[in-house]
Amino acid sequence: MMNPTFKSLLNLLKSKGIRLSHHRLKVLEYLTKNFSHPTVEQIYIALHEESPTLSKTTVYNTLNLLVEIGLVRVINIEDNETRYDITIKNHGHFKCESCGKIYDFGIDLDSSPIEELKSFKINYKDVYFKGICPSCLSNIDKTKLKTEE
Amino acid sequence: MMNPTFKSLLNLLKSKGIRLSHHRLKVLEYLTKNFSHPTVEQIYIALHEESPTLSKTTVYNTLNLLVEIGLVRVINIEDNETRYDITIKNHGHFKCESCGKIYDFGIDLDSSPIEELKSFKINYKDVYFKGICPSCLSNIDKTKLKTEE
DNA sequence: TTGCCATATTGTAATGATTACAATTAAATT
DNA sequence: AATTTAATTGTAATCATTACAATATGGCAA
Repeated sequence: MMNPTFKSLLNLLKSKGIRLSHHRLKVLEYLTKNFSHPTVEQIYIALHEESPTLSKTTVYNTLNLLVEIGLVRVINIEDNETRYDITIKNHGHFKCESCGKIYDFGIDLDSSPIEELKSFKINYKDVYFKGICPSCLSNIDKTKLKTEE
Repeated sequence: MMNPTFKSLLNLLKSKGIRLSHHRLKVLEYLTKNFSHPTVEQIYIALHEESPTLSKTTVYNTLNLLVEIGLVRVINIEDNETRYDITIKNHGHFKCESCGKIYDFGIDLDSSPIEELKSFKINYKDVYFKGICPSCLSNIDKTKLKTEE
């Protein structure tokens, strides 16, 4: 039931000389199966059930490692809520201010480079939007029809 | 020596029924004069010198208030480092991974709306880039010429 | 397969940013 | 100037994250 990208991820880890420990594989596997931009807490709770010896520190350590080698990106769209995302392709993040869910959307920031930054070395790009998602919009509209200008 | 936008900000506060207290004015004035995307700590330290009775809680309260009414935006480009920005115009943020400085750059996300999000209500947009700024680049290049792929 | 060594993991304690809250003070209106 | 309402203060609580030393484990060599 392995995600096709999972193997290639393992190879990348090996090539970097990173030990494929049980917990690391679990965290990585979780990220390849859950595109829900989970928090450390969510990952920890989910994996702790099947691997009761897993500590939260290890989740932090593993995620930090994966971010360092570029396999995982950090989503800091909101305070006190660091989220993680294994997707690599060009996309932005929309956070619903009502239900809290984070949606991916495609956006290409590379096609028209920013003139102002031509002498900057850009290693990382992200786009964050906030607002109300369609599902919450339909709920709100039916009751109040209030606009939050 | 008042910044031209300062008065209009005050009017906006009044129109919202927000009391123009001494500390609030100080924080607002600081933000209109310092476009350096300061942290709470930086604002507190700077203002505490001239207003020793200012508490850090008040800085937090004031900033949260200004964010709520839309006068200030939060920059969460990095963990543990919430920054504040009074600029309203369309722009993104570049953070130098070497010196830590945050640069503004112009970017227009409104001219080509994201098709995927047409049924979303978008209240807020931001673009975060990370990398190395020209000043740090020239320092690094002279010594190592190493590329961080 | 077994043993060894380097590294990963654990768990607790420390840190640091942010918030809660009750007492005090100040702003604005009469 | 008095009054009322809201802002401010300062301490303590909370929460996410990290530091660190002790322990356990992965992967290589024999």
